[in-house]
Amino acid sequence: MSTSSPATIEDVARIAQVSIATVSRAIHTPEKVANSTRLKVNQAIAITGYTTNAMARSLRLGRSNMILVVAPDIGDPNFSNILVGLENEARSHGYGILIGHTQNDPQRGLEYLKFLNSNQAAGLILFTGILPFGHQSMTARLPPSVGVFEPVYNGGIPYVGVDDIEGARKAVDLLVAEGHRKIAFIGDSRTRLAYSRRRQGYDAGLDAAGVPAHERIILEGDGTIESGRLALEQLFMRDTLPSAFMCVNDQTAIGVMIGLRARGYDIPADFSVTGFDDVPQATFMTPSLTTIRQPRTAIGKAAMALLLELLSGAEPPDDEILLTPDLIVRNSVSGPARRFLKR
Amino acid sequence: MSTSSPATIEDVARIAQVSIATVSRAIHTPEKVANSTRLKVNQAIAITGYTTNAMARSLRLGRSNMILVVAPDIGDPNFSNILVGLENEARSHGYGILIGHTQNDPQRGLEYLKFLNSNQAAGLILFTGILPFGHQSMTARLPPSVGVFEPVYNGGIPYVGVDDIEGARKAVDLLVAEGHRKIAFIGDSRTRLAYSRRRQGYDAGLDAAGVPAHERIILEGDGTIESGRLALEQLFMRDTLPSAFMCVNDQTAIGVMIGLRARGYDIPADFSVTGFDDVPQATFMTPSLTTIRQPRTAIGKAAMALLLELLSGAEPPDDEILLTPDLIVRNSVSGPARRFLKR
DNA sequence: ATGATCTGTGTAAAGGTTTACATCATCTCC
DNA sequence: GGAGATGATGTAAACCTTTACACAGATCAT
Repeated sequence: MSTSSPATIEDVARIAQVSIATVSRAIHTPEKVANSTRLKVNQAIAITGYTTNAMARSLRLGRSNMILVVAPDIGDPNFSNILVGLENEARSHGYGILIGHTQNDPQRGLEYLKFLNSNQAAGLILFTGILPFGHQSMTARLPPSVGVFEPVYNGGIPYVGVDDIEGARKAVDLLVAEGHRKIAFIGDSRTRLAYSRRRQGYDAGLDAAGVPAHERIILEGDGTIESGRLALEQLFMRDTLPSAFMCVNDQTAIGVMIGLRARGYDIPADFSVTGFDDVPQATFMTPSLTTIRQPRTAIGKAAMALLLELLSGAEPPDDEILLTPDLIVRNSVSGPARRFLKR
Repeated sequence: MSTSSPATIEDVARIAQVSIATVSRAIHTPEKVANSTRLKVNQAIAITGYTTNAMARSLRLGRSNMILVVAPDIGDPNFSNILVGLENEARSHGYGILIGHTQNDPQRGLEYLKFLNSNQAAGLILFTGILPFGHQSMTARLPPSVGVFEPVYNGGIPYVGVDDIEGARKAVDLLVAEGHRKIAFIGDSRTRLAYSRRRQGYDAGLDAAGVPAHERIILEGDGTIESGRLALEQLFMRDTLPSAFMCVNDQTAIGVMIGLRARGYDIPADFSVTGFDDVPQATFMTPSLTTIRQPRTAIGKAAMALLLELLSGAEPPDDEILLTPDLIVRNSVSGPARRFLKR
């Protein structure tokens, strides 16, 4: 209507011929306002095109309607779908999403801590496996927070994610069912909780299959493509080859597959490979990658739902919230190559 | 320090024994404050751990330090890297990023319009090819805005992206140089500016190569994998096959490649394929996809830089800001199959 | 010595909301 | 009919900043 500055609650009050308090009540607690008055107010709102000034509201309430989402790398193929779940859930409750990526630099994390301190975000979603605020992490007064996708190592922060142990177990079980016994685990890590849990699933599966611990092949890795390729090279140097590679995530699996192909091997005829996550690329690899699917959107939705509960005063849950991962069978797994059957 | 509510400017003033006005000035216009005073204030800030309350600041200034980024689909493989560029540039200027995804639903777009009206964002980055606010788009009073990745169809909004014509031209030129003359363009669209420009590049390239207009094969498409596969099926029905497919983007190219492989053809021996964008998958396809790379991070950075200029009062540029796309040669292109040489 | 200029600081208003408290009219019950 | 409860609305304070304006003291030119 007017070309000048946006309508305030006072404009509405004037047109509806009531006080600003009544307008505010008509909006937030309509049951406390007479029907006739509410009608007038609503008309006035329609006429003016009034929208509550979020800044003023947040200032008065001492709490914003923004949620800060911090990830080490926005480009992580796992991130975007989780973000979709987070965003949908937040928006449908009137919250907005603020994003930050730290690139694993504690200095950058600190800048986002400032965001929190200056009241710009009411809650925090952590995509990172650790608190990203450097040495101030401990003393920092954090708002209600929820970790997602990867449990937070150092913070006693509620976590929503997939059951890593169960997921890994499904992958080993498939390999075992196909006849594999020499299964390498690529991407072990003591500092990344998600990874060490996947390792647990691996061990549990091989325990059940009766494969003794000394026959297991474990290689470290940080979950990058490069780490997969490197681990493979180490194995070829040592000359202790498995018949199957169970990789801690899809990136690692991609690295392993690239390495195997570079050496002229066929997957799955010569070696089987499994991943974890089911990133978009997994479908398009040749062969397509058998992996464990993270229900990413659902994780995001559940995490945000939990955070919103915390914001409205609920107690943090005692346990982690673990969703069930599905085994996605594609073409990178078959029975072991003949030379492994001989033994 | 204190476990209670965060320090305000008044706490700082009390400790430094000055007025709150002086504290504010010491922070924002230090040159207007005596050295000795500034020192006291800085100490007091250190003691209290004071951070400016962004809400109060924005309210007073009538302008927030948030930029709203709206995309139809956060999961778009092109999006995340652009976001990295946007975020880095914004953060280094004290701005934060608010994100919204509309899933092409004008209703959802409207909800973000409310965000803008309520002063929560000072500026707008549009990842969409059109204004996402439905029929209110025209009357809406938008804050300074910049379109990115795809020119905005209906809004006179400054645009930062890649030179689509030049990029497409590089792709055709490669195909022509390899000896192709029958080159199909898959993914034409009159409503998507980026696509029609790529078509222009295609036409320009074939003009230069002396391929008459009636020998060109043009198929519509909306840029999804499915659209690529569908277009391919149409061609096989018509039985007017080209020797090469120049696809409007990588997704389309992936669709075409899937279709060709399903029919048992070899790429590039039987058909060459090019894409556009260089999404992460492009590397991992078999064969890997020859395509045009979008400098995504650079685009994001440039777009945000422009937006920040607009926010500080600069005039919108007369022209679009176009970055140069690079041709990325991989393995999906070779000379035409023999049967095409015969004619 | 007088007035003008400059420097540094304080006072107070404004920005738009929400909400405790006060007020007033109406209704209920004896 | 009057006391008290109930319901609807208004008044004003508070949230925390920034900044125009006022003021005081020092410096300078005459």
